[in-house]
Amino acid sequence: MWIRLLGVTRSAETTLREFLRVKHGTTLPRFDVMAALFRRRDGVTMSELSRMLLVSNGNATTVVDRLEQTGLVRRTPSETDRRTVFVALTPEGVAQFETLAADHEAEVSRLFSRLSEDDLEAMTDILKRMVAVG
Amino acid sequence: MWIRLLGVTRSAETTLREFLRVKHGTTLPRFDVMAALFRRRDGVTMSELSRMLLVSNGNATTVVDRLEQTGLVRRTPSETDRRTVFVALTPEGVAQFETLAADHEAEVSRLFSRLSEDDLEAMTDILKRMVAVG
DNA sequence: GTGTAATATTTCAAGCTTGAAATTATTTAC
DNA sequence: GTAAATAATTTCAAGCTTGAAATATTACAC
Repeated sequence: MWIRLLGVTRSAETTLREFLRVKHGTTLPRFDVMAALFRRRDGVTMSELSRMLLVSNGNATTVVDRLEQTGLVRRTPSETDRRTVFVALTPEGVAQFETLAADHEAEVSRLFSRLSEDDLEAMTDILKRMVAVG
Repeated sequence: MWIRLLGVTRSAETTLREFLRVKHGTTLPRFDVMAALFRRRDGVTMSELSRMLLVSNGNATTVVDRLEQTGLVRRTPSETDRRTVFVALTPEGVAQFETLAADHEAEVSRLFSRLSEDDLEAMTDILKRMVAVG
C-alpha cells in the first residue's frame, strides 16, 4: 500500500512539476509557497510557512529568497518581536498566482479524473485518519 | 484530496527519512535504490532502475555512484550491448539491506497502524485505479 | 535585574533532483 | 553498407532539501 501511495504521489508530482515548468515557467516549491501565502493573504511567519509546507526552515528561507528577488513575495519584520518576519505575496505575486491557480486546479482534476466522487470521498476519509502517528 | 494525499505522503517520508538516518545511518534515496535492487537480485539496467524509482536518469547515476563508492552496489557492463550497464547489490549490500528491511517494514506498519485491514484494502484499490493519466 | 532556556530566522555544507546536453553505441531505412 | 534515427548512460549547471550550527531576540525562574 505504502509503495503504491508513494508511486501515485510521485507520478502526480512529476506531472505537475512538468506542467508548471512548461506552461508557467515556475517550479513546484515556488508554487507551494505562493499557494500557502495566497491562502493566508495577510502574511505568515517563516516558521508558520515551513510548518504549512512540511519543509525545513532552511528550505523555506531559500525559496522565499528567490521569490523575493523576483518581486513576487515581500518580507516585513514584525514590530512587536524583532526575531520574527512576516512573508506575504506582493500585488504582482497575487496577480501571477491567480492566473496559475485556475490552470493548476484544472490540471489536478485532470490527473485524478479516473476517480469517481465516491472514490474521492472514501480516499479523503481514509487519509484524514492517517495523519501523524509520528 | 490531493493536498491531503501530498501531506500524508510527505509526513510519512519525513518520518522514514529520519528513521533511516538515525537508526541506520543511511538515506531514503539510497534505501530506495537498494530495495529495488533487492527485488531484482540479478541486476537491472540504469534505465530500468530510474523507471522503477520514478526518478531521472541523472539522479539514478549519482545515487548509484555513491553506493558503489561504499561498496554496496556493483556495476557490470553488458556483454551484448556496450551501451548498457547492469547494477546489482554486492553481498555486503544484500547483507546490509536485509538488516534494514525488517526494521523498515516495522516502521512502515507502525506509521499506518491507525488503518484497519479494510481501510488498507480500500485504499490500495483506489490507488490502483489512479495510476498514470499522464 | 540576571542568567538560562526557549524561539525565530539565517547560514552552511552536503546530498538530492531535475532537465538538457554530450557521448557512445545500436538499429533501421534506404 | 551508410546515414539518420533511436537508445543508454553520464555529465553538468541550477535549483531543491535537509539537519546542524550560528545569530539574534524574547521569556522565564529566581
